[in-house]
Amino acid sequence: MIKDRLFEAVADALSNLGVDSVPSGVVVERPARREHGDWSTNAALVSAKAAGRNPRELGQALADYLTENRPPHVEALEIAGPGFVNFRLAPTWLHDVLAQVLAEGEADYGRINLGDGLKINLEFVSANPTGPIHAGGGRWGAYGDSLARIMARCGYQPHKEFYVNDRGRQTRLFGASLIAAKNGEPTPEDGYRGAYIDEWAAEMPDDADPVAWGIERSLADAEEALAQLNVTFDTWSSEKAMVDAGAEAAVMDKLSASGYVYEADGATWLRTTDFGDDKDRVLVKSDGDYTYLTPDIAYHLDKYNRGDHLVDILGADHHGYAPRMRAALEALGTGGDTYEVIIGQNVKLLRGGEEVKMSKRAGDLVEIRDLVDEVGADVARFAYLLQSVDSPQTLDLDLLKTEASENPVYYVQYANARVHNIGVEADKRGIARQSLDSVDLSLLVHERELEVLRQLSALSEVLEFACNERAPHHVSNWVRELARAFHGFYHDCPILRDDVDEQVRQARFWLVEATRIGLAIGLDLLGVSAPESM
RNA sequence: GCCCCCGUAGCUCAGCUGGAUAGAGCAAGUCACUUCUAAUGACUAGGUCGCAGGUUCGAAUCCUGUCGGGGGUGCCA
Repeated sequence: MIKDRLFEAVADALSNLGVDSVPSGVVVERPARREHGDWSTNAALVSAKAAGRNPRELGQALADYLTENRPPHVEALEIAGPGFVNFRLAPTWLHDVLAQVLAEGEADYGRINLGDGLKINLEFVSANPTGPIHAGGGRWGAYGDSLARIMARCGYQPHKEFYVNDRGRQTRLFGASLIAAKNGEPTPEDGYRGAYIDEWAAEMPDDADPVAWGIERSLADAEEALAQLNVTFDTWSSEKAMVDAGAEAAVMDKLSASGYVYEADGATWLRTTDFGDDKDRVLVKSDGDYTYLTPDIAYHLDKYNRGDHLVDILGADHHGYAPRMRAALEALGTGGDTYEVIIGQNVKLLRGGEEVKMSKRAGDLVEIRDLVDEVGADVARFAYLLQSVDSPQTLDLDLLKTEASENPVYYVQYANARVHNIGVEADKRGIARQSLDSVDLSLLVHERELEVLRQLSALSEVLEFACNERAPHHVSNWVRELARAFHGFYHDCPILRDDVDEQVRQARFWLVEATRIGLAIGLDLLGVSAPESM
């Protein structure tokens, strides 16, 4: 990649100027403003102190050296601002990018090897199987699934997992609520209400075990609703199956052996405060039952059988959970850097300008299914992935629905539709496309053409950042930028018109094909479809 | 009380591992279809980056304090 070549050249220049080891903060990056060139480096600013020189003076020396020993494609160098060295490149560097996109294609372009095959276990959604998944849970579904896709393209082996809490008090309450509804009796105290309880109770056979049947019904509903959003899991892990196999006693043995377990007030505690938790946690209640924490610890140990590195994606309402699980894993001699918790902020839904309060037990919720039915899977998924999970998200249902034509996802999909229409129209007019080796890509010099290529050139950097930062929204933004560049190109650079030079037309065909590849990759990472016509 | 997240344009949000003149979409205004889909493009307007200090050659970005919003703080899960 050009960026690496430039970095090597900068490092070489620095060593020739007496800076032996390149300081860690030195980077080659794309300037925020195009006027500042194609690439720039802060090398002079960062190295100035160590070199005992003034940044601008060092920058000038750097620019002079690099002008003498010019890296490939570099046309001009200049020093600017406090001491940035800016590189201006010939368009040929972008023609190389185009050739690379076309050679590597949808399967491989932008692929990088950050992970080296490291197995990452991603757990997300994991909503209790006591009812439909609400629209808030859809955010974790879209996020976790896209993060897995991004990780896979960055050389990791992600494994997507849904933990099913199919035993315990909540499931019993849920079963009792179903049977009560079926028999026309009042909902038990702390039970579940809502239209879905009545509907499901009506479906339930007379001889069914309400708890088991209800869990099955919930899971089938969750799987189907998530699949509508294009979210799937590799493993659905049953807490009940794990506990039935004796996981609680087994993990208690390990915890006891760790030396961090003690008895107090008739209960058995884990000294999680030794690992930064703000209070110790109960493992076995004074009535002899295990708390939820004990099987959860067992489950996390089990996940290490399917991953070298664990990621839990939790809503902000569960953020207090992270320190105790981290502490428990460390007490067992694991966890540490291999246990990662991502806290996502919650989703708020607006309808008619009013916030829709969501509570599963009160039966007052907007299901994922409702959201998908109302606005469509692509709109919903793209909306979820448009912003950072660190930010609370407000989804205005009316806006997503009634202003659908203004929705960003259509902007991107429309670009893809235009791409395909060019092919369709070319066929209609009998305009043949020539093979790549007989086409001169260097004819692509229009600013609009170069801008498309610049966007394409950024994919692997965007992917690396999105993966390391666990931030799929950077991919959403990239795909919008690519679509924007393409729309601009489409507007200003005709292809099929009679007055277009045949050689230029052929080069443009390949630029369109590269755009198709870029859009396909980006939309696939987001789990959004790429329609060929709209 | 303590802990976590957020506060950037009228609205929804990027930017936050310190860098050059703080960006995008929507909404508002102007312009461009005899042309490969105008679900598009070009342009205008819109900002004390909540507030106050501090560190730095340089702060939306880091630190401290403070105000506002959300979430958490069970021998519930």
